[in-house]
Amino acid sequence: MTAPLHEARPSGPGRALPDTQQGMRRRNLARVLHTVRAQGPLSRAAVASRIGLTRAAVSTLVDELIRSGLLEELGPERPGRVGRPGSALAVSGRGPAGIGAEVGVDHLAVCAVDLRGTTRARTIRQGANRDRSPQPVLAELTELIRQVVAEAEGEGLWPAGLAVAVPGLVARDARTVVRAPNLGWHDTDLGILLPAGLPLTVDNEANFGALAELWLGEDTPRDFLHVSAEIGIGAAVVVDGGLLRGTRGFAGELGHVPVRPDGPECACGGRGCLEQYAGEEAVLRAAGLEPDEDRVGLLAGRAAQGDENVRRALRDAGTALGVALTGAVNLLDPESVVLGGELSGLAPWLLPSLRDELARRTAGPVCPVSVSRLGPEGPLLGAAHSVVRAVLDDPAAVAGRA
Amino acid sequence: MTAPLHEARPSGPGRALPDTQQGMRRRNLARVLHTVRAQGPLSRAAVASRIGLTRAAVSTLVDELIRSGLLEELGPERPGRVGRPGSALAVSGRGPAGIGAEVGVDHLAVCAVDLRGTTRARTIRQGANRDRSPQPVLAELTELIRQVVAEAEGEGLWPAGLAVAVPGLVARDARTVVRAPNLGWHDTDLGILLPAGLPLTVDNEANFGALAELWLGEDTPRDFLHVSAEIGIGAAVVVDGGLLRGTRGFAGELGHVPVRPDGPECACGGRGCLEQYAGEEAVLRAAGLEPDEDRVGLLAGRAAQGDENVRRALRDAGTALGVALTGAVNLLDPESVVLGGELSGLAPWLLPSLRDELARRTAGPVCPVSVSRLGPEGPLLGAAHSVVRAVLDDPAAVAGRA
DNA sequence: CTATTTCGTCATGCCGATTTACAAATTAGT
DNA sequence: ACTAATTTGTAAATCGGCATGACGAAATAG
Repeated sequence: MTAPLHEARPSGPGRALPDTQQGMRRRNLARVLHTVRAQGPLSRAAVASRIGLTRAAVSTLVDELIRSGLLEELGPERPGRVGRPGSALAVSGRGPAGIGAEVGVDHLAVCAVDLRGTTRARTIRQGANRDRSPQPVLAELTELIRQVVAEAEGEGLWPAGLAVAVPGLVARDARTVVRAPNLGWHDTDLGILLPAGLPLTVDNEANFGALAELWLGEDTPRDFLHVSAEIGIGAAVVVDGGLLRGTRGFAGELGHVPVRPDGPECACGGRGCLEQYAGEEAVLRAAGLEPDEDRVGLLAGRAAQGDENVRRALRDAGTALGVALTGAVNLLDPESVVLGGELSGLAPWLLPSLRDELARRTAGPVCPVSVSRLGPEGPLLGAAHSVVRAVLDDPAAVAGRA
Repeated sequence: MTAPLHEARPSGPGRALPDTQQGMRRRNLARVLHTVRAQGPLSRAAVASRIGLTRAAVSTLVDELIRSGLLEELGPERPGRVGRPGSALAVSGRGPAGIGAEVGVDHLAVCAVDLRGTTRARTIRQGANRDRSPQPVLAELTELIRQVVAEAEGEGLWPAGLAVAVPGLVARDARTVVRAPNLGWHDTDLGILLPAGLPLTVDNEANFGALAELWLGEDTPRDFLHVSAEIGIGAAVVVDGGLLRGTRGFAGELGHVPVRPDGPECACGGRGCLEQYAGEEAVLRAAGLEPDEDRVGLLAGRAAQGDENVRRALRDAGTALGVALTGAVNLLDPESVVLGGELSGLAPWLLPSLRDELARRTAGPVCPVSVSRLGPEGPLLGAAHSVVRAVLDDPAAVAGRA
């Protein structure tokens, strides 16, 4: 006999769909598809018992999903128990594909992921994009996209959407790059420079990295903090399986959390921001190195060779990260903190001091800090999977488009 | 042609209800009730056009809500336009009531709020509860609750639930007080010490204060940060109209965000936590005052008299709050920050330095900081209204209990 | 006084899930 | 082997809930 808690609860699968009978049907289609995808091959009866509908209802839902090419019938299950064996269902490997693309500072990458989560096609092209204007870069990217789409179509897939990860701030319209300092882009509408005909989503690299961790990491909780560093230091806040974006879409600016209120001045106007201690430029300066092309690789290499200046610089950066994360953890009480993106390569030298600092400042159980297995692959995979998730969340929306 | 964003989106009205026809009905009952409550007296036709159902459907929903005693027919509207005038509907003033209770350090309070949001009964009893054991305090509270319930029943209301605000950490079961340092309570299950027969929710004072601000404040956004100070400094994070609670339910511990990493030691194990600069004890010490009973009143009084020591202490506290809030704002990008609870009395002396610090450290538009109109009333009202909200969110659940 | 507009309600139909029944395919038991 | 029991998938009937269309009621406009 307990009244409900009023709490932030993002709707996972099944977003805001109208509360009518059609909406109900669409949500139930999504529930069936999600269940089959997540829990391996299942019979109709197994799905029914899991989502709380009757076998008859699930039967019609499954029929519709099969007709749409989203589910496949694998044939009769090998009978182990009494009773008639069920007919195994699995998500189709020849249905819609999510196309993910990444515009990096010195590479372009595109991949195609099917409903099962398998990467079915991919291309990477190295080459510095810093300070190239958007048009030629996006023309090159468009060409790569065409290649990957063609390859995917050769395997019987059809593209359901395109998601592009960029290293910069993206407006809430999910098309316009407001500011990407590493590329020198600002206020660029990617919608008019990329192949039309595909639903387009553009988002920050760090956000897609966090989503990849959420969807593909093993044992990743539904509430965590994902930290990644490009030139700036970004944190994505994941609450109950969804990204917290903030009113202006600028949530997660960990780089400008004050670490030492009287520290050196920062471009943001503040003093002693985390970026002054753990940003790439600051770490390179502290280590006595020149910025060059592959900055992270350089640091990791020197640290591995035992360069004490570099190691000290990274230790100090870890400590500063620890201070900033103490604040974030106290505020958000996440289940864990994950270091992703380029940071994962530096983790061996950052983690000890970071964990020390966090533990010292925490009463009670310490929030665990781990390193993403995905590494620099995260954003690209997150982008492609975001398209796949959109299909899983509302199968009826794409059913007609095969 | 834009794919959906993956974002944290808590479900406001209409919690997780099964995706069946009954669930749909229950959500639509809630939508009708919410609409009538929020938009004043409305005809059936007006409700129908607002929520996108037909007049016929709304008619049956309204009938059910009237039979349950949640809506009332006020009679024909005064005709101003052409056409037959509608029959005005309003939420009932003789239906269910939310009972809110507050256990303060030196007072107990109980109130009853009806569906319209009007406070229909209230009692306050002064008296120090610090270091009294839970049993006698809760026995006293139970007596006050009986009084208020009796008074409410005299006005034709019936109690739909009880929500209790306590100054301390509450477990996620919403019954057990884990730790309330100001009261000296720990691991106390309020469920067995309060009147049975009423659905019970226990929560932190600061959380209820934030919900009150969300529901009762004028122009309060759906994404904001609510800061309140008792002995500790708590912040409630409101995301899209719901509380962010954290995995362990400990989110919002603003008091232990590091402000100066090398500052004085704190009980939490860290150094230079915000509490060391802006906590009540710290401010009293900095002002050269002795802790006594009405600590906030003392500070406010001295500051109003022009005591320069007190004013300086409060200015410095505001600056420290500004540093900590800069971090929080960078991380969460809220639409605004609201100072509530006891802090509102000290706002005149805290705000200038707080705003200065926040503005100095922010590039671009500064997050606005305001003061709650509700003041120390917030938690009690929030508690009572949380029960009312639960009824509005699922009228069918209480329909049978009249 | 009539035409028009809007409101509330009723009869009907459609859609979607449940209920009930049944054939099919397997295991368990004699 | 043969029967009983169990489980699966589907078809037919039923129920719950909203939409549609038509109607009387109550107001304004001319």
